[in-house]
Amino acid sequence: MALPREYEGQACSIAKALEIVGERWTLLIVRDAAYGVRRFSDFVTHLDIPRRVLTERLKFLVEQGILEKQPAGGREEYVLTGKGLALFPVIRALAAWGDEYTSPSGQRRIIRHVACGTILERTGRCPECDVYPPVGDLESTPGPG
Amino acid sequence: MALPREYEGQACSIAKALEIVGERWTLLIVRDAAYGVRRFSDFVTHLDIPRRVLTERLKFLVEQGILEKQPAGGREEYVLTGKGLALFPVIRALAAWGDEYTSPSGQRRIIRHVACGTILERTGRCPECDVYPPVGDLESTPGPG
DNA sequence: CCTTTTAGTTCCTTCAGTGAACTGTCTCAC
DNA sequence: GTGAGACAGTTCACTGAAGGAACTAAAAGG
Repeated sequence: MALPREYEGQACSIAKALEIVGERWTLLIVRDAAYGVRRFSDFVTHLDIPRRVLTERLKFLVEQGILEKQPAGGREEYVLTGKGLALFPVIRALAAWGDEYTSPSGQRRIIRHVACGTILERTGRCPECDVYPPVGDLESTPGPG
Repeated sequence: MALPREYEGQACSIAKALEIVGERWTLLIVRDAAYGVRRFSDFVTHLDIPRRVLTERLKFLVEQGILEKQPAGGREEYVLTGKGLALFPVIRALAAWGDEYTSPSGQRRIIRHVACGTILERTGRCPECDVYPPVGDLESTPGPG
């Protein structure tokens, strides 16, 4: 990348979003963070990502306000901010598409609305409550795929 | 990439989806295709993408069944398949996030449901008709951002 | 203290992206 | 027909990012 991370630089929110989360590994780091991974070494083992790349990505995500470094019992941990949590619909849309078109046996993970226990639609809506629950109200379990 | 396009290779639909559409430029090509761009040279000028990379991506997307090469008045054109159109929620989610967090002045593009003229929610729902209209029923105009 | 874990660095190699120039093919006016 | 452009790629030399393994510094824990 001669112009790192820049696609067109101008008036497109999709391009702008991709400049920030479009790099290799980035969305997988956010996904792991959304599922509770917080420490450097855990990201390394879960993702099997080169440590050098992880260092870069974490640094960048912190700079962008998607992750936050929080002191946690001595060592620091990486925690998603609101801006980071707001990426969950993107991840859910990718998962839905991946389920639909790359998995031979249906959804790989089932996401429930904790409040009512109902399985969400692929769009993220809870058909029982007719709302789009925030990430904190969701529970994810392995599906048939 | 020693193992090209492979993240973990296993049981994660997000990783699987990203193996296919997670590479640089790919989602922007799909976005352009969704907005009607069909010819090689048009992608080049719209995206300012290196021709070599565009060739690779188009070839890969056709292999994956996301784009289709269609003869159109002599020359061939690249058209989204159903699998490709199904990526629109991903693009919409990215755009929504980009609008929210990278644009100083609100939504950059406004998407309407052609049938009723109503502006869609950021989730893609038409509040008037209470449906998630397919891409073909949408109309996109520049917003304030 | 001394050992182990954790969080990064450093180094080297390989591969992918970039940009410009080049080639072959199709189209259309004349 | 045929010559001028447009169009769709290909080729090439260069740069920068990713990958993998070994190394280092600091903190945790006994």
